This record gives sequence, C-alpha cells and structure tokens, in this order.
Amino acid sequence: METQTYAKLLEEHGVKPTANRIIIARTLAAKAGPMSMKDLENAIVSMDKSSIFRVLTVFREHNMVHVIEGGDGGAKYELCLSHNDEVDDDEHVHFYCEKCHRTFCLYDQPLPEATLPEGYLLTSANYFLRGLCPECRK
Amino acid sequence: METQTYAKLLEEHGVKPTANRIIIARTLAAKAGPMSMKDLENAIVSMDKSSIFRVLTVFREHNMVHVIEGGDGGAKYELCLSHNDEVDDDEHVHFYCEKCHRTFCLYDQPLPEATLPEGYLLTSANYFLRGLCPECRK
DNA sequence: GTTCTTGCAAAATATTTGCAAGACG
DNA sequence: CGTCTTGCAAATATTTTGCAAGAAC
Repeated sequence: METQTYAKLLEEHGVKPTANRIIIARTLAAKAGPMSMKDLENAIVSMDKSSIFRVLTVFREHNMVHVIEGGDGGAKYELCLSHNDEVDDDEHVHFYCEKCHRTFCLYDQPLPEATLPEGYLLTSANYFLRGLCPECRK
Repeated sequence: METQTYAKLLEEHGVKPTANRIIIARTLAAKAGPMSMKDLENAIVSMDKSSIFRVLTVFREHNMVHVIEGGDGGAKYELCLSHNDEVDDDEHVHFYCEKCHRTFCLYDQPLPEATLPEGYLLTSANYFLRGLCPECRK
C-alpha cells in the first residue's frame, strides 16, 4: 500500500492523516503479526516513544487497531483491516511461542463465538494460545 | 479450606508449603476472579511485593495458577483447581469490564476447542472478552 | 492566530534482582 | 551447618504526562 492509501484508511476511521500516523500504520501493516510498543520503537528509530504511544492511543480510540494482550506482558497492536468502526470482522486467534517469543496469527482459525450471559455487552474478544511453534519444537 | 488443605495442595504440586505460599494460595482462593500482583499487595499488606512476585513465579513454574492476561495490562492470577500438572481442566473464559475494571469468570463458558495448525505445541490458552458488565451497562 | 501534533524530559508504574538476615530441617 | 525463603532496597523496564516548539490550516 502506498502513503495515499494509508491516508485514506486513516480518514475512513475519522483520524487525521499526519506523517507519524501514516508511518505507524505502514509499519504495522508491513509486519506479519502484532507489534508491541518496543517493536515499533525499534522499527522507527526516528520517532519518539511518546509519539508512538499517542498515535497508538488515537488508533485504539478509533478502532483502527486490534489490541492483543498476552505473551510477554505488554500489549501488541495489529492494524485492523476491517473498515467498519462498529464490528471487528477480521479478528483471529494468536499463538505465542514461549521460546522464540514471537506471536503468530492463525488466520485460518476464526475467533470462536462466545455466548455471553445476560446483561453483558461485548466490545472485543481475544483468543490467545501459548506453547511452542513448529521451529522451536524441533 | 483450612491451612492444612492448602499445604496439601502445594505439596501435590511439588511446592514446599511455606507460610507465604499458603497465605497467597488462600488469598487467591478467597477472591472471586483473578488477582493482579497489586491486588495481592493490597490484600496482604504484611508481605513484600518481591515475596509475592517470587511466590507467584514458583506457582507458575509448578502450574499452580492460571495466568490471565488482558484487561488493564498486567497479568492476573487464579488458583488452578485442577490437581493435575499436565492438563488444565478448569480453564474458562474471562470478561473484563472496561468501566469498573473488574474481571469476571464465566464458569459456564467452556474454553472453546482450538485446533492448532500442524507442528504447534499448545501449553495454555486464554479466551478473554472485554466490554461492559451488567452493572456498568445500566 | 488557533488548534492539533510532536519531541524531549521527566514522572509515575510495574516488574525484577542483589544481598544479608532468618527459618527450616 | 547447608539450603531455601524472606524482606528491604534498589535496579530495570514500561507506560504515561507536562510542556514548549513546531506544523497545519
């Protein structure tokens, strides 16, 4: 995707497309799998961590990212490809390898339907698996 | 459960039942829902946080607790009631309320079966929902 | 000019380790 | 004794905020 495309993606979510926001969106999209704040800091050395933090905050507020929690503690972020602010239709299961500490997206593993008890309102779901990946299992 | 029972539970997991370990096990069992390190610090003011940390580390190593990740960032711990070191048979879905920041156990919601791709080895699973609880939704 | 965004520094939190004293056997 | 556990202090790491300068419009 090109810069223009990211600008459009941001606008579709009601986010003003600034330089930093486009860079972060592009960086997230380029990576296979979710990125932590530290991942982003390492990937974009020119940007201050507080700026990364604030861009991610904006992204969260506008449902532009999935927040993946689990693994080594901190949250990880993944560009939400759904262009729909209300429903997330591209969520999937994640797998964290306890040896190489990578997080894999199991795209073919749809998020199982959760039937909540009466009265609960669901806004997002996270299915997170841990173990050893094929490489580390050898 | 009484002290003796906790001592026995610890021993069943191969953990020497020291005073601090029994206190933490009892505290975890008394609470409905998982507790963070901070929750434990507040609940057991007499114990240093590093001791809590190290007891939790031991509990994790011996599969005495479920580690629940999600919600407000940090991990939360729940006594594992299964007396089996190999398999967790009492895992369930958790629900985090974004308003009151409580984490609920949905005991009647069994952890959906995840079918991993070839080569992955599963050690634990976490299904985590977010939204508003019945009280906060009003 | 007014508003929003950014970088820097620093505060606030959270997690983890070193070490000496104490408990346990 | 010798080993394991604990508390205290302190080091690390992480997340978050204050503020002034700069960009966008």
